[in-house]
Amino acid sequence: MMASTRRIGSPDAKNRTVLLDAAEQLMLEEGYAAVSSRNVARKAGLKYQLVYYYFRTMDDLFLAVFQRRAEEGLKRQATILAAENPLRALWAFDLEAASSGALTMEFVALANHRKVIREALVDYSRRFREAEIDIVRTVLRRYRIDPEVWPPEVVAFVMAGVSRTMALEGALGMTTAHEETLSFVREHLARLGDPPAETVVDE
Amino acid sequence: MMASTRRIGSPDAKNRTVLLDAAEQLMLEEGYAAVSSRNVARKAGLKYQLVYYYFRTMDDLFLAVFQRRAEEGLKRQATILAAENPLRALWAFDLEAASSGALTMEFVALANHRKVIREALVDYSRRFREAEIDIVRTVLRRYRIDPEVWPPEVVAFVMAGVSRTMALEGALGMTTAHEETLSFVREHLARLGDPPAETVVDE
DNA sequence: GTCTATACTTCGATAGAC
DNA sequence: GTCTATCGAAGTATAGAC
Repeated sequence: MMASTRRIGSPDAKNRTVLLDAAEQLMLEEGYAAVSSRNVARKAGLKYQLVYYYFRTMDDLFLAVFQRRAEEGLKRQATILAAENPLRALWAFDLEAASSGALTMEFVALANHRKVIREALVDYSRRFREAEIDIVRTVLRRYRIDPEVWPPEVVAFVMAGVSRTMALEGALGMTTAHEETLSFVREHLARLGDPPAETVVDE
Repeated sequence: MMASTRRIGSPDAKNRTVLLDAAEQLMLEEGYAAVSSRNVARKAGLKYQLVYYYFRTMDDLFLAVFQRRAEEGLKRQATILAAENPLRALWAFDLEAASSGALTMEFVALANHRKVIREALVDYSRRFREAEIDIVRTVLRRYRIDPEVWPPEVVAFVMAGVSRTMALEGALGMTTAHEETLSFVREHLARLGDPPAETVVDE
């Protein structure tokens, strides 16, 4: 497949960002199916042909929206270990990240039938999960918790699953058992308290 | 808004079921956006106008697909308490139900911008969760586990969140930390063993 | 970088004959 | 219950002038 010879707009152009913002907002408000070149452009106050000028195809537009968010997420995740109470920070981050995950859900649905999106999503999810496991591993070590009893992979997975499900349901207005689960986590995090003064810095 | 006077096909008609099946399969394979009257009919080997004859609108078609699955799910869920080891049965059921949850994800995405779908989804989710909590409550009682320590709401929510997330990710080909989490659950369920002979039948 | 013009496809929905 | 015929709206994408 030969690369198209069509012209393409600069990645730094202001209107490119305006289109990205419009696409993301539209996706959040009305779902991915509403993200057409015409709708995006209307929301951005631009002509719809500009979408093709800056992104060439709709797939590329979706991909660009995704990548922007993904990069930001990984970057923020990387700062967590520096927090005073990293376990609580991680939980808070998961909850928050998951709720911008109404957007993630749209990408999941998109991924079901757009190959390029699926690949990007899986790649990102893997990296995100791996990093999360590393964080949990480090934190559990600080708390002197036996990793044989509480494998970091399991803890990280459960945290991700619980927070994501909560955000997903919450966005729809379904909150049964949410309050109880939130209290439970809050209470148990409190019981753990702050980690004992840094004892393991061997890496 | 006056009800349309258009004719509508019988709920028992064979072709109605054929269309429902086609719609469901299409949704699973290519996402909800691929579910157009023309695509559905093509898959069913029928003319696309029949979709409108049997369902009047695409919303009604989506709703019918959803309701059919929902009813079946609730019915199967209701049989769980009768299992030999209900906790394990519940976990197995959750895992399995969640993996037809690639479909659920499509409905979630749909729900984002179709009001009638959202209402149906939320209603169903609530009933499903309530029933699941009841099951967990009964089972924990049999195991003589203190509900103050392990609130049934929390246990039910975490089970749902973990199983659903696993199915969702698995469907996309993302499996990081899945094996570890599955073993963990399996092992801990085994450690609990079979519930002590029925001691609480007071309801 | 933005515009007009254009080509082609697919969509949801309806009317009315058979 | 199924068909043909038809509507208008909206979609992706491209070519080429300004």
